[in-house]
Amino acid sequence: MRMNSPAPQVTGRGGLAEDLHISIARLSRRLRRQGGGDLSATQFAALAAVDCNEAMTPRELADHEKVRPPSMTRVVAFLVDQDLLRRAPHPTDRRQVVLTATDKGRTLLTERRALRQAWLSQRLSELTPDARAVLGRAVPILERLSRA
Amino acid sequence: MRMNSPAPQVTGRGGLAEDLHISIARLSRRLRRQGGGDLSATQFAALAAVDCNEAMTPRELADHEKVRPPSMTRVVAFLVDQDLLRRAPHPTDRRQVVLTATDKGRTLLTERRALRQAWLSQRLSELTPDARAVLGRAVPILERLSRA
DNA sequence: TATTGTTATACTCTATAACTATA
DNA sequence: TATAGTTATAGAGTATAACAATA
Repeated sequence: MRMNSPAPQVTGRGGLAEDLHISIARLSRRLRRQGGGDLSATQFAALAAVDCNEAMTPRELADHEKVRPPSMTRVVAFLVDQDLLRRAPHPTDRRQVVLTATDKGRTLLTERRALRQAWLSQRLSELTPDARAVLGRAVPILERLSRA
Repeated sequence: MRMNSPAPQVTGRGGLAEDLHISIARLSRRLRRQGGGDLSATQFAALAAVDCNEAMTPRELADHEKVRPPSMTRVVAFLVDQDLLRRAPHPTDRRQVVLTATDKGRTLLTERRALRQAWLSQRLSELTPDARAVLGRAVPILERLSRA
């Protein structure tokens, strides 16, 4: 245990992969704890993805958000139940379902963006412009890692 | 739905906070799916933190990894049960417990580091040196955000 | 046969509340 | 009173397996 010593650090012993892995996991837990709004992280991300892409199928959403189809079924079911997403038949493939955001969904997305990100936005504003720039450059790299 | 169009992007509509939040959550899910070894993300991080700091109490571990004390109790109980961590009485405060890594814990940590990070290490090696440098600079910033 | 989506079910992780022991 | 740690319990999120419908 540390007695009056500085905050413990995990990083520095592992390589970049371990440091990044642990940092991502910990920040993810921290963000989850913060909560924000009435949508979970995956629910919010799914709604945002559908809105951003105009329309997506459940399978595309599952692949995009890195969850399995049955998990996304639950997320979508919730969003449809809340009248935030709408189901429509696929124009050419009757197995598929086309999801679009409802007006209510788009409105909620707009309203909750600030609220949901309040904690993180505040923390980011306390960083130096240089640090924010680093994170801005890191985001697309993180996206690419998720996609791999 | 996208028909033969490029991969959908979430980023670009929200600000840095939203983009970062969603990217972190998604990569966290992706990393969890990858698995790697027989320790969960929190179990591995806890063991690494104790090893790195020589000794920590459960409360310090909980604060450090951003989980509540009862959650860390379970993590620690598992690690002690697996003979990876050892409990010892605190020298001056009999309420507290001092955790140290066992030889088995340190050995496992060394052995599993490469295995556990194999997927991410491979992905990182496919990035440009510049991209890796960005992530290297981002890690301590992410740590700082977690700590806030 | 392969794929989309769903249902049924179970597991993992984390949380809150309440308790004990110690400070 | 306050804090460290635990126990009991519950919730959220995600997974696998099996199924129906369609390609």
